[in-house]
Amino acid sequence: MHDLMDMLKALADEKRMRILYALKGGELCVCQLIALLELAPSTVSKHLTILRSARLVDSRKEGRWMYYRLSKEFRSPSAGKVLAPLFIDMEKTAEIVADRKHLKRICGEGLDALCQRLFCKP
Amino acid sequence: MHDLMDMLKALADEKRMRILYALKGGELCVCQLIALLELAPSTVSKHLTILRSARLVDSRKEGRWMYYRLSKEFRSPSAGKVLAPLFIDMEKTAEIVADRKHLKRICGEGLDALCQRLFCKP
DNA sequence: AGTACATTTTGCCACATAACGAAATGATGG
DNA sequence: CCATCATTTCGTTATGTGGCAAAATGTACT
Repeated sequence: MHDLMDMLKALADEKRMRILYALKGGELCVCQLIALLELAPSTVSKHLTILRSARLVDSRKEGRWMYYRLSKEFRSPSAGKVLAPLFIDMEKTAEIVADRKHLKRICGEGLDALCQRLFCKP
Repeated sequence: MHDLMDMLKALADEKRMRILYALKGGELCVCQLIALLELAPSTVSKHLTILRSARLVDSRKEGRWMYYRLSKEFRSPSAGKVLAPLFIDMEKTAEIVADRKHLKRICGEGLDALCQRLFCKP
């Protein structure tokens, strides 16, 4: 029950649900998620830690960047069955429609350019 | 998105998930849920209010007692699809196994006897 | 080796929430 | 109409959580 509650608590936050939905389209770098959510890097990192300890996402380090993706092997075998209908509900919402558009712009930009813009170097 | 988050926040509490699972077997009176969870009446009532405003349960008043049941028409059409795999995960957990046994005893007892026992009248 | 820099950890603050007891509510039955 | 009694609402308290800034970490590139 404890593991299940960890998953449900991880899902009970709008920012984390938006992260999961964004990752549905494939893995993303932390800085891309920072740009998407428009939150402080430390805040996004904390959300990702919560999602990872709920076994909802996996991570991979490549060079300077850290990539996150939806976990294929969720802690519970039915987590995929839980997420699928949630994603369907989210599809139509204003927030997710805006996120999809926003993410398209973010992914068009290179990671170097994105990071320079994010961390405001003159 | 707001409605969806209301549902997910309602699910992100162990006591509320135990209530939902208990209601899977059919409607129950508030005092039966109080006996099951062993919490103060006001606490259980608050949980039920949260579940109802997330449209996960419906209620019905009959005489002195208030009955709650799982809502057939959830706010989101996919809520049933979300709950089903969660219930499967819960089946095996120690908490739910104990609850099932506990609930069987509670339902064996009449409502009048249960309430007398609960509210400790000499 | 040392610098740059993306990410994480830590410390802190504001706010949400679960719990209880006490008071209010509202229906039942004398 | 009054008393009873199951349930809810209110007020309070302790704990949990999301947010940021600043410091720590660790990797890559001179």
